[in-house]
Amino acid sequence: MLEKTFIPADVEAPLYSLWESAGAFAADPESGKPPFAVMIPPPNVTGTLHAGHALNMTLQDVLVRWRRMQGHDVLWQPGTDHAGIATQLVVERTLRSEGSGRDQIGRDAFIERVWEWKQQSGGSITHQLRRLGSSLDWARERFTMDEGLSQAVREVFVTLHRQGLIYRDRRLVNWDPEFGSAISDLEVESREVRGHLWYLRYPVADAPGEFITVATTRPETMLGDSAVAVHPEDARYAALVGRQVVLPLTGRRIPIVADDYSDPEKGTGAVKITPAHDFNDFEVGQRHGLPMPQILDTQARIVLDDIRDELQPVEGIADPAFVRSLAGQARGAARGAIVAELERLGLLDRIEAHTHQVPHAERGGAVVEPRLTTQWYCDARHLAGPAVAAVQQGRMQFVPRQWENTFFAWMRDIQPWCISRQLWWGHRIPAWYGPDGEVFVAHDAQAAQAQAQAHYGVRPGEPAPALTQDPDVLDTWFSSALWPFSTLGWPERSPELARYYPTAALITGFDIIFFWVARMMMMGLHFMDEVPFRTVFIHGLVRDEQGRKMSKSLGNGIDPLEMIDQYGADALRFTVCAITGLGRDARLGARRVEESRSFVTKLWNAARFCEMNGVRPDPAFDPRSARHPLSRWIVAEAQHAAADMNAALEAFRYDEYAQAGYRFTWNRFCDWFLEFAKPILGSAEHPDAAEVRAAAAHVLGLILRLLNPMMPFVTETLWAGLGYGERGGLIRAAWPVADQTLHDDTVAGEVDWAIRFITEIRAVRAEMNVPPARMAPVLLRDAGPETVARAHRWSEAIGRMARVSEVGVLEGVMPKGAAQLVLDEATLVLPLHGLIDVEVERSRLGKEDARLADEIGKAERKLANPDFVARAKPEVVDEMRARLQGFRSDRARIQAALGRLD
RNA sequence: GGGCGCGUAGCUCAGCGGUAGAGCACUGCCUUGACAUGGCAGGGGUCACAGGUUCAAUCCCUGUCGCGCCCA
Repeated sequence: MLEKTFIPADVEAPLYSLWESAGAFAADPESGKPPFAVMIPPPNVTGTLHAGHALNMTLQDVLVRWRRMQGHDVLWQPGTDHAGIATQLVVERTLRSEGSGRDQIGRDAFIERVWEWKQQSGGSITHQLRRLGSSLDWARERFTMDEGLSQAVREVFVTLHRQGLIYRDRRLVNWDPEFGSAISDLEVESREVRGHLWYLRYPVADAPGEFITVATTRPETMLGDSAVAVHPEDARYAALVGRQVVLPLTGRRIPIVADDYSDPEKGTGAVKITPAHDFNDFEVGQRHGLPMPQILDTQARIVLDDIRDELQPVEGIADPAFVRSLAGQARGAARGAIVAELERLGLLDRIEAHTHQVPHAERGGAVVEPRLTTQWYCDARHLAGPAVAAVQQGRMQFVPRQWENTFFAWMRDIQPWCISRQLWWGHRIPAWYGPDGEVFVAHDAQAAQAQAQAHYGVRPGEPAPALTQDPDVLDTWFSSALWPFSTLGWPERSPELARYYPTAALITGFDIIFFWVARMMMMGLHFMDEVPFRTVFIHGLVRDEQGRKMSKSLGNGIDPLEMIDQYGADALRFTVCAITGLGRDARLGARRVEESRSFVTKLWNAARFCEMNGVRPDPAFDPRSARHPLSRWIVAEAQHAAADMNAALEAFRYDEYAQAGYRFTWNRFCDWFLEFAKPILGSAEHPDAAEVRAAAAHVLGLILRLLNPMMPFVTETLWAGLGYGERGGLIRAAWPVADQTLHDDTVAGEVDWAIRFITEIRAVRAEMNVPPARMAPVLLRDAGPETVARAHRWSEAIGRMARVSEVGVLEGVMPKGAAQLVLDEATLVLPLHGLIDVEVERSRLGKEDARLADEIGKAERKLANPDFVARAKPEVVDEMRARLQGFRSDRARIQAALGRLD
């Protein structure tokens, strides 16, 4: 017997273990089934499950469970990524709390500590994914720092280097002074900051009393200025181009150059150029061959190495002692000191309030400092070409399609990808340097050594050249980019690789189209010669109930685990599906999840009702040979639902899938079928009882299977509880294939008629305020023989569900004080003398009459339009004629009913 | 500045050439033996605005206004 209430917490964990231990999640490359692979977007190993994961993972799980039931050999690849910066920070924090630090313990010990941390507390998210019900193939779990995946990383690095697609370059990079590392331009976000515009007077060299005023948002960088730029067509400064200014404080002479970059409209039209600390200035510097002195160190403190030798005392303009005093100061403090000194010297023209965009590190939030450094770069432009072509040719498809524009736009304008990071945790760059700085890129130290010996012409017996490995590691996304094939064993030509690559689908959020999707496309096409996935489904962001982004600072985040504890995983999963339409963000709130729980409860209670009424799965039941109209009807309705739900999933319309399941279960199966069937199901000797019970069981079984991908726990529990199959076996059951031939117009028409009959009578009674306890007869007037026959066939249901004492045919005179309603050709008369107010009834019928008159008018006007009749599709014209006729006859009956009122 | 998306019932959203829908909320009635986490019924919409195309526009096109996101 099923419990009175479904308690998710009691079944979820045991069921999950059962599935897992039975191998239900395991891919089976040996099976003859068609493969269907989905790669998890690997969560950070430091991460914990948030609402975004809940959405993303649920959508994947629904997809793979559905495909699995359809008979595919599903591989849903689990794993985590090593999250370089995030993980390093976690461990560094621990070290700090121990009064230690990474520099104290050294690199090797530090890495060991990270692995220890990973062993103990890393990857807790994988356990949280289990709580959600995610049917990942855990035996194949991978980590981006695994030996196999690391080998893939080295292989890719070495190969791309050999092909000239990975190289070292000295250029400006986004530098995070807090982490002391380069970061990707994708990891930088502009934030609007209310700052100032400082107007600095630079004295023109050899022209006492003459100045050029430059406006800057960053006065402290002036120590590194190597020019002043003005627009070539700016008449104000034409005479100054080619001359020099004496850079205040340093006394250095720098040129005034003409460059389009300078905007005559902005500030004074003259800008200072600091090539080593600004991306635009860097380009100006390159164009004019300017020196690029660096004046900020890795922690954004003033450093004088590049300018110390050029410091020149100039009376009233430059004092080297002052500049030397700045060494080691943080950029903020240096700014204050420099501005004060310039003011003292009378070189500060004015200060204006100014709002501008300042680059910040997405992670950590530090103000990003552009720095001139040597880093490793990947030639993304070269790799982007095939990726763009693949999407253009439809070999990979975005759903919704419009995301391909985002993809193309970024790919068209792609910049060299800085792949080195000044961290310890990550894939160490497989490059070694000889004593003279010569670079040897190889799979390992030995191979590098061999290269070095060949290069230096070392003969056997001679001492080997001392090599030092590059201290840097690779961007975490570098290894993530290989995920679709590195997890399958590449560079080994494993059977898995052959079978599951390219994968079927990738499900992810738009925020990582650049970070991840694009890079997987590039690497996949380059190394596998084929796209990594056929379809990329892009879902929206999870927002709170008010549509705000969920954030820690707002504290408006929904904790999925809390939702699961409170309402069950099925309720959360149903909610996620219901709110996932195409191309829209999803609003998630506890209220929504609570509502979904009602649906779980409804299903549970319906199943329990079935069980109590002897509904048992009957393998002998053949829906084709069902005879009773109720059986035939619900079986056919179930086929429509199955078709709709399947089509919705094919189109990634999770919302439609959820809605169709909800509608069929609640508004068809429960509200009508079970209600109609109650007396039959409750009876031991009813002649159709066996068949209707079997039909009920058949349809309930379909419901369980159709809902299983979305609500696996409750459906599995019912599946076993009601005897459909063994515990935990629903996950392997066959997905229902809709059989539209089971539809029967006659049966559908008849049940539809009964539903309308009952609904109409209910509505009139409610409107007339007839107490439910008061039963009343219904008399048919002008009814055709088939209607009379139907009324008799359905009299029991009509009586019970519409509070009708008896259904008869009106003979003789019209009863006084009766309510009337029109249903097809018949008029239903409800003699409720004394219970209804004739005037209320008159007004009710009058309103109906007016409504019909309105509809008739509209239809007549359309049909009177010769253009409509001539140009509209014939079936539309026919339909309009039929509607008009229907309205007219309904109205005639309503008017007749009005005439009978007194 | 460029691109994408969105303005439909009080709220959240579906629909997208021919009858405007759902869930929730709201109102009234109902403790009927599956379910009050329930049942029955009801009210509520110039489909942002203005033009255009069409026999016909919430739907297609153009523009305007408002909102959001991405890129610069």
